[in-house]
Amino acid sequence: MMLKATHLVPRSLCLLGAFSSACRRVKMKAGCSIVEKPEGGGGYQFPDWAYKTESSPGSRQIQLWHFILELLQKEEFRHVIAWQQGEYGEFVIKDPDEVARLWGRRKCKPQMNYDKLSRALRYYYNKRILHKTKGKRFTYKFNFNKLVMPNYPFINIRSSGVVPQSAPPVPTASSRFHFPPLDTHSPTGDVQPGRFSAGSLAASGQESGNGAERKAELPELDDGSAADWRRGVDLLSSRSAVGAGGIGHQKRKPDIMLPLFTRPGMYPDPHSPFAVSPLPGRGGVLNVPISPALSLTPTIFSYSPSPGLSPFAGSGCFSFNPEEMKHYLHSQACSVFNYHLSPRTFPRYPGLVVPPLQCQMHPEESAQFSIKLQPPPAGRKNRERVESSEESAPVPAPPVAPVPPRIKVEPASDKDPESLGQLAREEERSQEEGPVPGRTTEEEKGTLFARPAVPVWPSAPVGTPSEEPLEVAEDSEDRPGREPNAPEKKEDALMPPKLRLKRRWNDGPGARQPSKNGAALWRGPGPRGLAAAADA
DNA sequence: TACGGAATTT
DNA sequence: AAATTCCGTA
Repeated sequence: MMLKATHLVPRSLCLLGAFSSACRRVKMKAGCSIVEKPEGGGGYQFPDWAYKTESSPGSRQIQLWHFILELLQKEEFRHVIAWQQGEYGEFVIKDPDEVARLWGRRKCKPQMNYDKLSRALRYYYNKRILHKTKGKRFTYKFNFNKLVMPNYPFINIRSSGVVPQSAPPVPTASSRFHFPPLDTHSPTGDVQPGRFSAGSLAASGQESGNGAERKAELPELDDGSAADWRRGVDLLSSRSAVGAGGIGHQKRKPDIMLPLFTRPGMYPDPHSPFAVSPLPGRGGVLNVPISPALSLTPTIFSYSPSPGLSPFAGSGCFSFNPEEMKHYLHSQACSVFNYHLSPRTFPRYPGLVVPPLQCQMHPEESAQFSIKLQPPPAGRKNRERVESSEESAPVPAPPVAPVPPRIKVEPASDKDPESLGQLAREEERSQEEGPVPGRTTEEEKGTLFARPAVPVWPSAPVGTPSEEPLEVAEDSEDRPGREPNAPEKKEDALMPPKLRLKRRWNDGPGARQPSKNGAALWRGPGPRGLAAAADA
């Protein structure tokens, strides 16, 4: 039917009746979902999961990234926040105060401001949901590229939009991921092997089968991001109801396939992560299931926290043929570098070695990118210091935290005063986007976050002749990858350092205190809390 | 402008 | 868990 509602707001939002006034633009739908209709032809739609706010395990309310996506999808907020042209998944907050205001309204936090909102966004860095585009004010980027690219190699994103290339009906292995619902809880550990059910794979048909070899490499996803993903998937499924199981419980919904976004009116913006297939009928091919949150890269092949579960344990469930795996890993590697992810994200695959394929990123390139490892406990202090030399600190891992070498790359140039000034000139009611025509940028950008290099899949089935992955720059060539120093010794880190640390600290209540870094020491515990309390 | 620690709140 | 609130530092 139609949905008239233009904005949907999660009902949760306005649940608080008292605040409802504050939350005005709400309209609710029964279920809560939202969807906006294309207004004026200009509306964009996102997959339902993007709107689903409720049911987030950890937080019952809408999450900021959901909200951001929501705004991004509405043309009426184009002057406030919009997809950055030229960069897939990148968006610019044109009016920080306004965005903050909107967010505050949504959360019924009148005191919200950009400073706070941005803090929340920064928390997403570690979750790999977002990263900051350096050098560009108020510009952030969702990480779905990782997801999309590596997982959907056959998809090419061209300036004109995402085009399902040859859209093989059965995508490659990557597309076979199903993100089974991990249990919502189990913060750590536990990954069920069943995650990638064979059944689903079957759906993909094709080669899945056989493989004697399939090493199921499924790493465990235990990362926070995984959770996000999972959540997204769950949401989707629940919404679509198709799902097999009941809605209520996603617990066992093994078969969630990647969602196909075939809804009409998908976001036309090429830069939108939700680009859709132009082809109505087969739109499904492209579906990038993205949960922006997804840090899939890391997630998929992430460390395995649960010792007990070997990545390969579930061989039965997930099938990858070695080659695919190889490619996959490789692309993961690319993503890691491109996104400054820690190599930790690579699982150790006993038999698998990630060959230095022709990934664009070559050593030199790698040098260029900063591998962002979690900073040592000392916190910011340390971080600065390292930069002097990019060095990869060969620091032997200390017992606790492997002190990963942190390579810092300076933003080559920043540019971009940005369009702030222009924001007003928006225009566009023309829906399809297009405002800001030429923001170019791309190439030049320092590339700190260069476009994600698209992993090269040598044998990629897809034919994609035409395109070039946007990202790839080719680069030079070659120095065989020598990963400088880091083979991986510290790969052992089972979890991101930061998280690890966090845990440690959190472990003991008392622990968190001082000790960590000097700065922290000074901070008295008291005042602030009291104040806050009082305030509240 | 950004980052991120710490304490609190939801 | 996911913010929110403060705030020092860069």
